[in-house]
Amino acid sequence: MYSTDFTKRLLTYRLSLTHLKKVGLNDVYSHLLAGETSHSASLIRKDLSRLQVKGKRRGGYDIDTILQAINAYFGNKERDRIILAGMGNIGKAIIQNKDFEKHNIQIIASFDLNPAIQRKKFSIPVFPMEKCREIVVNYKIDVAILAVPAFSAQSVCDQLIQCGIRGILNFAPVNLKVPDNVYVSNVRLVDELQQVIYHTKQKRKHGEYS
Amino acid sequence: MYSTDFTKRLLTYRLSLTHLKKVGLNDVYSHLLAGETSHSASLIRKDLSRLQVKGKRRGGYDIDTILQAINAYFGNKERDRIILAGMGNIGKAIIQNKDFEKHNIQIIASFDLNPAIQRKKFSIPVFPMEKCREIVVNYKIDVAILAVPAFSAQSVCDQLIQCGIRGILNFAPVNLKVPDNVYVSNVRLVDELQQVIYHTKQKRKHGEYS
DNA sequence: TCGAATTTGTTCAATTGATCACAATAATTA
DNA sequence: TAATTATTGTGATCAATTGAACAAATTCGA
Ligand SMILES: NC(=O)c1ccc[n+]([C@@H]2O[C@H](COP(=O)([O-])OP(=O)(O)OC[C@H]3O[C@@H](n4cnc5c(N)ncnc54)[C@H](O)[C@@H]3O)[C@@H](O)[C@H]2O)c1
Ligand SMILES: NC(=O)c1ccc[n+]([C@@H]2O[C@H](COP(=O)([O-])OP(=O)(O)OC[C@H]3O[C@@H](n4cnc5c(N)ncnc54)[C@H](O)[C@@H]3O)[C@@H](O)[C@H]2O)c1
Repeated sequence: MYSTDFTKRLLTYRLSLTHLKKVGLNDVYSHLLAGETSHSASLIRKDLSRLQVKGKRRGGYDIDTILQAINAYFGNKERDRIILAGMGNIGKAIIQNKDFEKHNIQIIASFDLNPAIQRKKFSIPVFPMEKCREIVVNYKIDVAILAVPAFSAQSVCDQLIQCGIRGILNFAPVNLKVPDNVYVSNVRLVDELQQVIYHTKQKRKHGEYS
Repeated sequence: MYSTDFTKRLLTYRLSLTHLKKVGLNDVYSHLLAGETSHSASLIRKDLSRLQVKGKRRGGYDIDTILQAINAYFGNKERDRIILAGMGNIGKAIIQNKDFEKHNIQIIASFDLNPAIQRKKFSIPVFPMEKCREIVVNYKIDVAILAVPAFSAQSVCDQLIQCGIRGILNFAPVNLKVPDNVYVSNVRLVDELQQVIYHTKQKRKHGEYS
C-alpha cells in the first residue's frame, strides 16, 4: 500500500488540475504542475506513473485522464455517505459548505445532545446520540466527523465505534484512543496555527527574502 | 533546522502531556507517551533528546520539564497576535473558540468585504480590507488566517502579503501562489475527509480487526 | 525527411527519518 | 550490599522517499 503522503499529494494535484482546467488547459507538463503544487516535477512524474497514467513524451499529460485516475483511486464512483457528531460552530460550518457535496461526500445526519439544537431546522436532521446505531446500521455508514468539545470527545468517539463507525475525522484537541481497526485523522487547528507562527518566525530569522 | 514533522510531533506530545498532567501524573515514560500519541518510544526519546530534555534513567521524564521545553521551542513567552481575513462560517467558529487564547494566540482583528458583517458585533472588530495595512503595520502582525471563498482567496492573499503578512493559514481549496519569504499552511477539510474515507475502506479491505 | 528540442519514464544515488539494539544508569528488592 | 530490573540516551542499521540524471520517445521546424 502507498503512503499517506502519496494520497495527500494526489488531492493537491487534483486541486491544481481542476483549476488549470477551468482556466482553459487540457494538457499539463510535470514541471508546470510542479510550479502549482510545490512538489518537484520528478516526484509528480513518479506519482503519475504509480497511478498508471501515461503521458505523451514531449506532449505532457492529459488533465482529464489524470483527474479520472485520481478519482478512481479514491473510488469516487458511488457517493460516500457519512455522519456528523456535534452540531456546534464547526459542525454548522461544515454542513453549510458545498465542497463536500461537490466531491460526492454526503453528510446524511448529525447528532447532538442539546435538545434546543435538535429542534432547530438545518439542511440535515439532528438526532440525539441514541439514534446513532440505527442510522449507522441502516445506511451502512463507515465514517464520522467528530466535532464535540474536548471533554466529551473520547466518550462520543467510543459511542460512534460502538455503533459501527470505522473512520473518524476528529476536530477535538484530544488524542483519541481507538482499536486497531479504526482509522482516525485529527484536524488540530490550534496546532496548525502555532506551526505557521513558528515557521514564519524561523523564516524571518534565517533571512529568506524574495 | 528540524523537519516540520518534528514540530508537529511536539504539539502532539504537548496535547497528551497536558492531559496526563490533568489526570494527576507528574512523570511519564517514553513508552507510555508512545501509547498516547502513537509514535514509537524510541522516536519520542530522540525527540526529547533533541529538545535537550533530560530524563532520569529508570525514572522517566518530568512532565512539566517537557512542557516547558516545548513551549520554549515555540517561543511562547510573548503573546502572538494575528489577524483573520473572512468572517464567514469558519471565521466565526474560530473567533469563538477559546483554545487559541489558551495557547497565547490572540486574534486582534478581522477583515471582510461584506458591510453587513462589518456592522455586526463580534468579540473582535471587523474591518474592510482597506484597513489591513494600518493594522498589520501598527501592531506588527506577521500571520493571518485566510477564510474567504476560493474564488477570492488568491487576491486576498496577495493583499495580505502586500500589507506585510509573512505567514498564512489557508482554508480555501486553492494552491496559493506566494513569494519565497511567505510561509503557507493549508487546511483542506474536504481532502482530510476524503482521506479518512479512503483509508477506512482500505482497512476494511485488508481486514484489520482488533 | 532529418535533426533539434523537449518532455516523459525509470534507474540510481543520496538523503532523510525511523527503528533497533544495547550500554549506561538509576531504582528496587532480597 | 549485591543482584535484578527497568528505563534512558545514542550509535548503528535499516527503510523509505526524494531528487538527479539520462535514455527513449515524440513533436516541431527547417
Ligand atoms: N471552532 C473552532 O474554530 C475550533 C478550533 C479548534 C478546535 N476546535 C474543536 O472542535 C470541536 C468543536 O468545536 P465547536 O467550536 O464546534 O464547539 P461547540 O461548542 O460550538 O459545539 C460543540 C457541540 O457538541 C455538542 N455536544 C457536546 N457534548 C456532546 C455529546 N456528548 N454528544 C453529542 N453532542 C455533544 C454541543 O451541544 C455542541 O453543539 C471542539 O472540540 C473544539 O475544541 C474548534
Ligand atoms: N465551512 C467549511 O466547513 C469549509 C470546509 C472546507 C473549506 N472551507 C473553505 O474555507 C473558506 C471559508 O469558508 P466559509 O464557510 O467560512 O465561507 P463563507 O462563505 O461562510 O465566508 C466567507 C467570508 O469571506 C468574505 N469575503 C468574500 N470575499 C472577500 C474578499 N475579497 N475580501 C474579504 N472578505 C471576503 C465573505 O463576506 C464571507 O463573510 C472557503 O474557501 C471554503 O471553501 C470551508
